[in-house]
Amino acid sequence: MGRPSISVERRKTILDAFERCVLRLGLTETSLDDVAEETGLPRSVVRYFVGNRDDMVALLIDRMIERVELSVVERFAERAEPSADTLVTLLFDDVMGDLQINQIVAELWHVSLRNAAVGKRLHDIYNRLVDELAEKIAKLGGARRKAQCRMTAYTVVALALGTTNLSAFGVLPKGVAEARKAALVLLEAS
Amino acid sequence: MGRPSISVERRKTILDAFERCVLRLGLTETSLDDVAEETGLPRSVVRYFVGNRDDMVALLIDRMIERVELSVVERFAERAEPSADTLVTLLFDDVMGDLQINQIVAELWHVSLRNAAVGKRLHDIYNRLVDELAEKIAKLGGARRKAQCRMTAYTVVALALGTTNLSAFGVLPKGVAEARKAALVLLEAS
DNA sequence: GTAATACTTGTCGATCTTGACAAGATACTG
DNA sequence: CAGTATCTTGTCAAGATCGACAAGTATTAC
Repeated sequence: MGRPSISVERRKTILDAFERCVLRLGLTETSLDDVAEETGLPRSVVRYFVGNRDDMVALLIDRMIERVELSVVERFAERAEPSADTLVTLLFDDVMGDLQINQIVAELWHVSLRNAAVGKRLHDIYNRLVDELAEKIAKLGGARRKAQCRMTAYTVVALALGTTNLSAFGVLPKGVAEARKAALVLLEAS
Repeated sequence: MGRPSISVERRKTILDAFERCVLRLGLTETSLDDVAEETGLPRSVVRYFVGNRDDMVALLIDRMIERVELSVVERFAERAEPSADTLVTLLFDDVMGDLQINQIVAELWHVSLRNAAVGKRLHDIYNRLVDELAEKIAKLGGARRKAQCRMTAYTVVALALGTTNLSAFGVLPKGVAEARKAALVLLEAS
């Protein structure tokens, strides 16, 4: 056995730097040089540990998707039969509350419009989110059909997404209390 | 007077080609060469008529903003006191119904996250949309305060935006009937 | 025809970005 | 220490993109 590998930590360091660059510059606009400078390492080292640029992007996507998926699944698994109120908090605060993750997901979204592989993975996440939400909606009480729950879930996710986007963009005034109330109305009207 | 200028048509030709490239490649990913190839003209000609790349982007933005603004203002001006139902159609079909425009606006949105000038202009459009909508909501009847109308308008726009995004992304199933019903509910519950 | 304005073509160099690789340094095992 | 796997450094070449500009052509007014 030769020298002990530090590739795991190195990759983490590099991907962390990559994320910071993505937040600052955007995904397609960050070069290997940018990442290298952000880490303080020479570009050759970056290339050695994460491969070429496509490989690096793939690694970042893996990490982001894992993170988001974990967040979605865990949050929803924690509560067996949440109230409508709790569902709203779950969606607006826990899942969509992290500005940093949101921004990077937005970058991935943008990439996914012209990259089927990335698109499919993002697609899966949102479907997963809708599934989980629909399931909880079904347990809210009231006589709802499964299909109906799913449509309501779609709508509420769309509302949360639109609110988040407008908010990140700065169009929405501070706070999103109104959108939450609206989500509640939709949940109860379904 | 020397040779008659064809710069107006030329610019139109070039910007049309630019739009097609943006739809295909994304805004930050389209080069002057791409646009030139799309028009069939040499790059030098493109540069001669639209200036440098930043100038070209600025021209595109001008055109898009003008187009969207006109669409928003005109659609709303056409109807003095629309019903809630009409408002939903106005928002979902007329304003947000054009897939091509939506995609380019999405590109501008992406650019605007790191370009304050572009951001401000997009910002203005959305505020304009919210203003118009709020005004019409106030005329729906029922005792609403102005501030309340505005918040409802924000929420409905967020819903429409989220729905449009999810739809363009392919997460939403065909049609957005459910989101429209939801928008109606929100309008009437306000 | 001449001058003036507008357009067209082609080419150059600067910069950025990436991929590839050689050559060396490091740390562990036996 | 020898051997080996791992890491580090530096450099080169290829390609893309862009800005700049010189030199030429076209069309109009007078």
